[in-house]
Amino acid sequence: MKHQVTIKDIAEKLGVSTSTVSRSLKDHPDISVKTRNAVKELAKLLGYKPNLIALNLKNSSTNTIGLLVPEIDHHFFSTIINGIEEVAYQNNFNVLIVQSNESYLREVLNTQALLGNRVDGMLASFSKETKDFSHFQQLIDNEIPLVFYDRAIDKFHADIVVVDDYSGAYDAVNHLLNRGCRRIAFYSAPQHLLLGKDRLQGYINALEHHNIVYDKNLVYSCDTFESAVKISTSILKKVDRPDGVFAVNDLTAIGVMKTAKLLGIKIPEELKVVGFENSKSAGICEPELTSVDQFGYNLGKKAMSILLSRIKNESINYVPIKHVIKTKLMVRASS
Amino acid sequence: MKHQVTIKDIAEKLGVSTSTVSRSLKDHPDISVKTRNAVKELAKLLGYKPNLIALNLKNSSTNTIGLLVPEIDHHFFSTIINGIEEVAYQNNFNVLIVQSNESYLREVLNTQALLGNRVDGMLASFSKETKDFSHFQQLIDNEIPLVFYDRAIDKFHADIVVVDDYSGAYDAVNHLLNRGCRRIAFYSAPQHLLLGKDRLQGYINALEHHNIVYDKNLVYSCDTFESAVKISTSILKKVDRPDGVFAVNDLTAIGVMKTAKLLGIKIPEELKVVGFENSKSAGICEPELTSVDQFGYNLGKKAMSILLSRIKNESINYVPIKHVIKTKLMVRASS
DNA sequence: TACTTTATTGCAAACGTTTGTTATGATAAT
DNA sequence: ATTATCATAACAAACGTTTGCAATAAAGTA
Repeated sequence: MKHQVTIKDIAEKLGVSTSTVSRSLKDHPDISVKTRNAVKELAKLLGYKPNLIALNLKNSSTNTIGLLVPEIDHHFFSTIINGIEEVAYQNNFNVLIVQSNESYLREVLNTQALLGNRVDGMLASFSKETKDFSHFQQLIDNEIPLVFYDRAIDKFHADIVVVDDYSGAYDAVNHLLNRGCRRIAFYSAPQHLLLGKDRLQGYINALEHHNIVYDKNLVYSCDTFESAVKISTSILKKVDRPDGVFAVNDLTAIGVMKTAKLLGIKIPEELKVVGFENSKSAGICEPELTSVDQFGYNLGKKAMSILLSRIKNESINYVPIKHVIKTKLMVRASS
Repeated sequence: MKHQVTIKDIAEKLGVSTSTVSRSLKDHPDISVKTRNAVKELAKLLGYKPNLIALNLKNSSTNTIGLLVPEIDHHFFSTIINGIEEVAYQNNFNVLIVQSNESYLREVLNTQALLGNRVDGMLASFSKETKDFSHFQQLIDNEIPLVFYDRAIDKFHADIVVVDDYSGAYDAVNHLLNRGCRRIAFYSAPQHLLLGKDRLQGYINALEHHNIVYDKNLVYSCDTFESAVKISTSILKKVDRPDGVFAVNDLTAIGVMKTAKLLGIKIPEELKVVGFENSKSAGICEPELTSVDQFGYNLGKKAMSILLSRIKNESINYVPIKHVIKTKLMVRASS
């Protein structure tokens, strides 16, 4: 890499001091118009670009936020990222994206890296593996604003933006019940996530509301396409097989449908299926999948807005807020 | 944000100089074991984290590469990102991801931002809108290594890593011809991309190889699900409708299939369809879609490896290389 | 003429590190 | 006793900026 043009280079070439150059570039009135123009002209000619690293160091603020995402290659998260970037972009903030790839170790390392890079704030959604959260405590200790999105725990002094998992699940199950289902299986996420608990509660409450006893044998821990395909064959072969499935995400739901079709089970006549995410796949699979839209883009925007306000306000002792993004059930052919 | 612990803080508390602290932390033998231990202990206690910003400034190297991606929310690109991050991670490099969202303006702005952040190198895939490439010239001028991936032009002193679009297209069309198709429509990408030209050429050559005259009325400029749905109805209603479709990406192919099914056209009996990408959707749609796998993960890894070698070698006058990633046709039910 | 303003610019410190050079004692060698 | 050697640690400059303050010279005022 070549030496990049600096203020000093310009100063030397023009026989003035660096301060004069700096002020000229910002049109400071103390500097004569003649000098100002000369400086600006040469700067342009040489292709001068201010060194943001130096600026960051000086200002001890980087205008950068760190974004921890479990998996970028996941439609829900990438729409969230888009929402985040939209707001960041409008406010001249950079976004440093790091991935955990659902690995705890990688998450910790990446969080350290963000700390080292002195991000002004952080948006985080932790990995499925994460049980220990002390790497986030370091941010809190340094009073670096932290907002958890989607996957959250509430024992931190941090804001939270989550999908309304409870209502989303309730609506989905309620819908299945209204369509006549009586034995609804729930393919669920790990229970240590707030998300997992809330959706289960929505599932249970919807059942209760229809006077159906909750049968925990109908709840499976299964949240990927592959595992859904794997476990569904035996589930769907039972005599008392479910007549409805509510899955924690679309791909899982599609895995169920795939297996059902292989077994000759008609959807939606004999089995109704609802997913969660309203991904592109929901509109592509056959039959098209009824799914809960999580509005990831809005979630991202909201999370970034909250983070920004925290960064700007600097009010140390704020009380953390929890913002819930409303969901919407998109009914399609699968139910 | 609170003041972060610095070397100076440690130095003052211990009544030593900053250089002593710095050396202690790196176990420099010039410093007595006693002092070293005292420093390391206090550093740990206070939660000292080296300020990478300051380090970057000092070293005028950031161990960060800039990654320009058209749309993160696109399976192909996110697998590429994963490949890139894998290699970056192994080499202790940070990745600063920016999106153009297919907007030229945003691309330029984001490239400037990367320059300002003094990335050590850049991986770029430009937007569909981009016709003018002078923002990349700035990198070249500063001798900052640049590697184009997937979308590329060759008029720059930059390495290129692309999918073997020609062979991919050739294989796909050849496959359709072998299955008996005689009128194959090509739903194609904009022609100013290398990718667009190469795939068209593959299409043409495969036809020639089977002694079928190239009919340019069978080539449509169409590369999204929505537009595919829109234009396909009229295309498929023609008397001399195509008996095969080769689409530039999976979603477009799926749009065609959707329309065909609505019109009661049987796939693959009456219409065979092949996509390009081998995305998740290809395995989800019905019938499952035959598609060209682009091995995005490998592409990302390769691109990052090349970039790294450029960054490390510092050989200014290298001759740019073009690396082509082999594709593979994944045959499924749609053909 | 002598003093005050005003316009213009330079100086130096600071942000947090690293690192070559120098300084301070103490110990060892002559 | 004098000098050389060594271990230890401090000093200072550098990376590229910004900015309060000081300096200079020209112009205005009494």
